[in-house]
Amino acid sequence: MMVESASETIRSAPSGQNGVGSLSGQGDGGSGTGTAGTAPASGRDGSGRDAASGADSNGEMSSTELLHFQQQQALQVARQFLLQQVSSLNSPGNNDSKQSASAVQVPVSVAMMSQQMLTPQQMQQILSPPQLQALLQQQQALMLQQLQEYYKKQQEQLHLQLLTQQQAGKQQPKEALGNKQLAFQQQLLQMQQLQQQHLLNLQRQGLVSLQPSQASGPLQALPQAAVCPTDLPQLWKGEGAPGQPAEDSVRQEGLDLASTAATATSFASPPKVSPPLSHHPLPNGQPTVLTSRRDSSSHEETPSSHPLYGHGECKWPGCETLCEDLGQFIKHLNTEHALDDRSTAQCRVQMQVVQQLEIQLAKESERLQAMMAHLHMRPSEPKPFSQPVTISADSFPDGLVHPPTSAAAPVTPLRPPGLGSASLHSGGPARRRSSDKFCSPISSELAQNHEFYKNADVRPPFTYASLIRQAILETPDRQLTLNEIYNWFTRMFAYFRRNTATWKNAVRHNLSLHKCFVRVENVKGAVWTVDEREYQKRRPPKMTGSPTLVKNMISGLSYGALNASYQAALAESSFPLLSSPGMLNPGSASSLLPLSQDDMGAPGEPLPSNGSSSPPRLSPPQYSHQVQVKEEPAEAEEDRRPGPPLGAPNPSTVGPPEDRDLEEDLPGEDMS
DNA sequence: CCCATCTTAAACAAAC
DNA sequence: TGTTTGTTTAAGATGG
Repeated sequence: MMVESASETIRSAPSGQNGVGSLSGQGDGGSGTGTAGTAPASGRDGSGRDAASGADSNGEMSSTELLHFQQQQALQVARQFLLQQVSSLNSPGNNDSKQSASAVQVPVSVAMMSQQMLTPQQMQQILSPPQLQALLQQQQALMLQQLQEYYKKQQEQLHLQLLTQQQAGKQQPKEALGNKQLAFQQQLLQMQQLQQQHLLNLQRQGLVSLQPSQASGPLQALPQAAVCPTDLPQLWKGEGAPGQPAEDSVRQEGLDLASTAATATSFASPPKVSPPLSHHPLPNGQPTVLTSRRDSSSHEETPSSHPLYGHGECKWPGCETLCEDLGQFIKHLNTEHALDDRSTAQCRVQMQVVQQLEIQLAKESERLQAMMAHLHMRPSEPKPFSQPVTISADSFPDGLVHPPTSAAAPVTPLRPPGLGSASLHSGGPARRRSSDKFCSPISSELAQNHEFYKNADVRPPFTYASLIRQAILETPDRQLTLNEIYNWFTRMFAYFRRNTATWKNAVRHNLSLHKCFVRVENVKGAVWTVDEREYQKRRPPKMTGSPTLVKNMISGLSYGALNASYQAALAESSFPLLSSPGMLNPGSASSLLPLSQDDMGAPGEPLPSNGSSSPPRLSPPQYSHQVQVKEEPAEAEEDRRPGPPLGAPNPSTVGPPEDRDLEEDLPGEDMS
């Protein structure tokens, strides 16, 4: 089936780390780097190298440059336009522009975020929040570096162009020249400004230790452009091109989500930014990406072409004039886009676009930082809950994550190109009961990340059984009809908004299969309840070792892959994600998820009473009921339905009442 | 290698 | 009749 390549992705997940494996099982993700995959152990390194080598087709790629790829994607488009414009202004054939272009492989940022090689789900499942966090951090650092370089290059480029321009200017009307120069200078300034800004932001967050070497520039204040992110699309207008709907849509989804989080909306706008990337799994993980980009990119590789010419048409913003060949195009360029007010104005607009993108990049970076800082908790955050989650969760963060982080960091830069959006859906089966077993209490996990799961098309790391149970326990009555369960799934997890037939079947299957789910005839029909005792019964077997598991995973996976996947995940959801087990976010959904006990029962926890056998569950009063239930199998629970305790369970989660809520009315009914 | 757990698929039957 | 709800069986993946 689809698997093949997908499975490879995970490939690296060699033996042990299979937790991840689940992913592979599914076949989804494979980022495809088949080759890389092959290399087991240090897969990453290999891939990293490969990437590098691959990249260098253009020239030598240093690790930093690789990083560029990731990061710069976001800016890539904008930059490209700028370059193109500049070059076009100078003269179509201008080599400088080309050179620079090739030299600076395109970067990205937005894309990076949106892009994914590994399925987010995989990522998520594979990595524990802390791990992800670590990766993120690492990524961030890399990004910074890249950014710096990028800016630098950008500046150089501009200078160069300026010079060229001056020379050329002799032949042109002074005014025009003036405009151009002005524009360039302006651009330059903006660049610097942005750079500075960006660095400051990052530094401010403490994640980065870079020194704003060049940033020191004078400019600082400049108020930013007035262009509203949302305007971008218009500015680009035709530019956006007929892009691929599919991808876009996908991406958009993620973006939208992001927007909810905060700023992000703007992201969605730039039409082509991300789409182009990836999709081409390169064998070595090498960034074909760059090249793959559709039109615009073309020029990079083919010197013969013109940056503003692609796919037989003029790429000048807003112009889609068809040109048979380069010659015709050049003619067109010289006539239609000569140095005049209009062109200059368009150039300015383009600059603004770039600026906006950069701003956006900065914002996103900042957000990322904040997220990382938040998740990392190590710095400041006192973890609220420390104990509960403890063991398993906490343990990894430091131990596991870090190590890899540093080491891997450099190498990984690239993400396996391939998956891009596709990955999202694949979602496969990453079942990974791990979490289940992992001990992380589903409830707390959920509580912490419910927002994430709600919006990100990421498969939750819980088994169907635990999810069903969670759904049921969240209701005051502790009972739900099948349909309500379905609704809960779709409401709580974006992932379950797809492939309904599949997971619904699984839900039904689980309900029937597990003794812990008891069907109770109700007036209105039948409802499902949970027999805690039964449920707990089966938990014991779980495992233990999260730490090891994780460790394996990490070692097994190539960092690059991780990174990529992580990013992917991030991108996709572009918002808050993963939580670190260690900390519970008080605010978050805690209220929603009433129970956690069971989870707590998980292995490690040193809860008061209990051992694994007798689930430790709740210590807190609140739960008492449920837990106690054990006395009587199924029905017991029902009795207790203390209605109020958890009170409004769902509400919080979902603002909108949604269909399913109807059931609230469910009368108590009785069961047994 | 064996066993247990999970996930998917799918066939069926009964109820709506 | 078509859909939903439940049950079962089977197979494959994972992991201990």
